[in-house]
Amino acid sequence: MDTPVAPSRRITIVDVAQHAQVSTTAVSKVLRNAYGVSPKMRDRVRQAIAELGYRPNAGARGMRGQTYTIGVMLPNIRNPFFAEILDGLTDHLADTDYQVLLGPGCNGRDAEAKVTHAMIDRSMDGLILIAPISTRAHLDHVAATVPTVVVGRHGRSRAYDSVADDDFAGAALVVDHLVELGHTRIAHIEHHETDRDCLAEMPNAIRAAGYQQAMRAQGLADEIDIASTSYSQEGGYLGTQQLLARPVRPTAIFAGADIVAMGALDAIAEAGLRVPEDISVAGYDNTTFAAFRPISLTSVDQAGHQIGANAARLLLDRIADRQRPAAQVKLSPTLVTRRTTAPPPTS
Amino acid sequence: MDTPVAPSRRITIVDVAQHAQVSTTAVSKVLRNAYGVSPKMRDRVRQAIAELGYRPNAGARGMRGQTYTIGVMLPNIRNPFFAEILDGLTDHLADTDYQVLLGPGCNGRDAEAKVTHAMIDRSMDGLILIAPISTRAHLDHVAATVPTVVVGRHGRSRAYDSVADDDFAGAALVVDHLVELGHTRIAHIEHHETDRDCLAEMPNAIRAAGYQQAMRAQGLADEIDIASTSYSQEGGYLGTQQLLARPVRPTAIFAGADIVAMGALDAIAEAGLRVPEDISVAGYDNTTFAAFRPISLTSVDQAGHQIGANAARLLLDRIADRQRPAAQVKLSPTLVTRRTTAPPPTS
DNA sequence: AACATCTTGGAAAACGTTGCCCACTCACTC
DNA sequence: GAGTGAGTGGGCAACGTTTTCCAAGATGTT
Repeated sequence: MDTPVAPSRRITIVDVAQHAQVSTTAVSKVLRNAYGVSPKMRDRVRQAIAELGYRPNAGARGMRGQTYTIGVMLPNIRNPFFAEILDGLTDHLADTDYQVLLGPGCNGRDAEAKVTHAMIDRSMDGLILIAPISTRAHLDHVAATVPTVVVGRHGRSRAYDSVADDDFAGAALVVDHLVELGHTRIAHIEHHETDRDCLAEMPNAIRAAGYQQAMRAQGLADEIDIASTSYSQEGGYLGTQQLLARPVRPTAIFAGADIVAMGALDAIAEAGLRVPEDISVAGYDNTTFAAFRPISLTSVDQAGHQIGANAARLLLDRIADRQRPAAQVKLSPTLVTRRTTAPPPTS
Repeated sequence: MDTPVAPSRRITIVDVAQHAQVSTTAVSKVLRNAYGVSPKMRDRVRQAIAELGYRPNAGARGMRGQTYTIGVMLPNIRNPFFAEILDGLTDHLADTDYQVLLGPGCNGRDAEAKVTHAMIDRSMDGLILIAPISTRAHLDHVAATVPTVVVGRHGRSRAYDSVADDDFAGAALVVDHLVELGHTRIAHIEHHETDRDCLAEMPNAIRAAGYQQAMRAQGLADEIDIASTSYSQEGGYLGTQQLLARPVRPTAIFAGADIVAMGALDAIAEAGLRVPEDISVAGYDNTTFAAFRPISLTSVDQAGHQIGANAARLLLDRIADRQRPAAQVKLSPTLVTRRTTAPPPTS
């Protein structure tokens, strides 16, 4: 499969040209499927490439043309939902010449800026930014430099395409499900975003807004009860402690993310209550562990695979035509009901 | 923070040289902290760089020197254990000029070859391969081309450094723990590796061997019972079904990986048995979800963070000196006991 | 005072690829 | 038979760095 010993000098396009008795220009054209190559020439060059095991140097290509590299920025590699998106991405890009490279865990704006810059420095042909928390100014700047698709963040931009799930509708799915089971005291744990700049664009804010709107639509405006912590296990734990300390305890908790629900389950167990007999819990993201039998968490499933596929498609389109007007794709979530939600206690 | 509108042309080293009234050579020297630059010159160039917001083009750098990029290949982005390693890596590399880029989910040898080649094509300065399943020949070939560290795979190579956890000892930790609780009928679910080429180097094989050795050491050679499936939820489910169908049921199951334990819990629940009252279950990897309260899985913790940090250190050393003899680092796992293991039923 | 050595800075040639442009060969058309 | 246009192939100059020299001045050594 591979030559046993690595050649001391890497094969270049010049070697291929010599071996095939043609110009480097011709080889380059074949490599890029460019216009102006006869079938005979193409075959000859292809054979020389195969015989020598030639592989183009991406850095050198990038200096004049493309690097055939797409950078993906993930905020948190631990969230399996992002893996889902990534699968959609890579599946869609598998048949192309593009190679996907991931920027590692970017928590915070500085880290995001570092990674986006690093990708631009490496002449990547396109960027996919998943749930970025950077300022709009930074995103617009990035998108002005390189074709960019932003995933999981609401708000339109003229500079970049975006793909997002309808978090507003997703929140309503949870509220409606709980109401249908008979709940009225439905509380929500949100991620408290301090930055007002991009507040309105973040999924957590949309989920909280969707929760409130859905409660009002159900005639439960007075029951709206939000604990503001963070999308983390600890945030869920603390938020739930707050909610359980209310004079009138909620009978259901809608956690803004599955990991938050994990913290909620902790706090509920510590308080000596049972799920779902005493209190129902729902999450968001339908992460892998939500399906594990001991957890069996009711959760909102975002079509991660489709999100990724759409992002890839938009990015390829934009690489092909940078002037194309920006597109926004919004996908619909679905509710997966499991064993953490049930009718409220009758008492 | 950033210029609001992206400049039409990117700032190059020539711009910096002109602005600072020096040669491009001088700028290059400052960039690389190379020898032969007076403090005055350095300050002047640094200021010009800051004023213009210059960032070096990595592709161009790579053509002559380094790209300051380290590629990490992860087999499966969903396994939180790998995220742990990654954290150790990035923490250790945070203070350096190197940027980490991840190759996305590589399942299978072809995918691994594709990613490693892509990284080499991009002139990366070093590679970290996590739990690769490629042939030794391929690994040696890669390592001959670019500094490489292999993580989570046993077996020495002269071509690359390696970091691994002592899976043999980890398996013994589980067996000894279960024996201490009073178990004797301790079964194991392993990942069945068909490829004999790298069989002996893979962690799953070492764990299975460690299990057998520990059982013998405990005088339980006759109780050795292995279900050969795969390291997946389904593998755990099927393997457990096999084990539960035995004439004499095991009282404890040692799953070779946490995800396998999840499948085991499924099958056990379906069989109407309780954990840990009727049967104990232990996993391996101490993944994030193992700690979630409803799961509370006893598991073997590999010091992922330290593994990553060691890999980064070895790689930097090797980049600095490619002739250095290859090193092997072996770390010790620890057992985290939770609520899925308990004394066997007294009946 | 002559010579060797170190320090500092720059000119120019790589590195491997692509884009631009030109030249040549064939049909085909008027 | 000259002109036209499409189809092919190649020469050469980028692209943005680093590296390898070399020169000039400063400093030290006999």
